[in-house]
Amino acid sequence: MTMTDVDSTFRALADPTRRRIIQLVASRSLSAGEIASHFRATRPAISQHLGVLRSAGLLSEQRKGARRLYRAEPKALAAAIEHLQSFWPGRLEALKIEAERRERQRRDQRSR
Amino acid sequence: MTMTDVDSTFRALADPTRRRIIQLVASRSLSAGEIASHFRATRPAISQHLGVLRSAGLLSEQRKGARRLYRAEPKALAAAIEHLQSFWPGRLEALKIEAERRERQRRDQRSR
DNA sequence: CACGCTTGTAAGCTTTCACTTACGTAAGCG
DNA sequence: CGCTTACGTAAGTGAAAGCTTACAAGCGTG
Repeated sequence: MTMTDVDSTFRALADPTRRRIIQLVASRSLSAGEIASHFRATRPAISQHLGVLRSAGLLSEQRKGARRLYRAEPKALAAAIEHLQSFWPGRLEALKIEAERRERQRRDQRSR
Repeated sequence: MTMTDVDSTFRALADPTRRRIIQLVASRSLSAGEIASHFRATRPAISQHLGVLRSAGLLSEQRKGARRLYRAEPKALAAAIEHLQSFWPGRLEALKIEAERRERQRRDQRSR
């Protein structure tokens, strides 16, 4: 069975630890050790997660001396999002907009 | 270990067969047997997939006599999308809009 | 160059996943 | 009421995932 990009992406996103890793390095790049320090799991375990995320294109790696800095790659995630949105052409957009409207409404009501 | 909604949703989306099932019943509801006929796997296998999708909230079930009609539940998927988008506040939206712009540009160029 | 960091990789183990066959159950029909 | 149709569920199996400990490799510094 072949292994498409979409497939590896969704498989990578299936693990909660990996999703948290993406969040960690979304706005700033961190070294493997710094990332690992945020979790209970051992460092090798995190290193394997980093490998999965990287080969799925969700993380970019930049070597800086002895360490490797990881940073999230938004394009891969955007691709996954678009893939999900393509399931219902148009309808999901509408749902999201409505949800935002409700959110705004609730917020306004609270701050009144 | 607890099992959050987000977790079950992403785990359900990890399987390619399940993603295809969602696409199948996105715009129309189908019976379990009709869904199964689209796949090589045996009917019980598909039935199990339907169970996973349903307990993740991605599918709704409506009993119609002896059969059960399944239909995709956009709200659950929209929640997953929003969760992904929350990783990079704002930035993913920008990426998507730019991708659409490029797409439009490419299409216009082709039809010239 | 030897030693200390920082990190990935190998090997092995346990759990989970997706699948199959066999069976149970409920609804329609003659 | 038997019988077929349309399903889900149980039990078992092979593969894959995720974790751990042990080890190897690269870089920087004294």
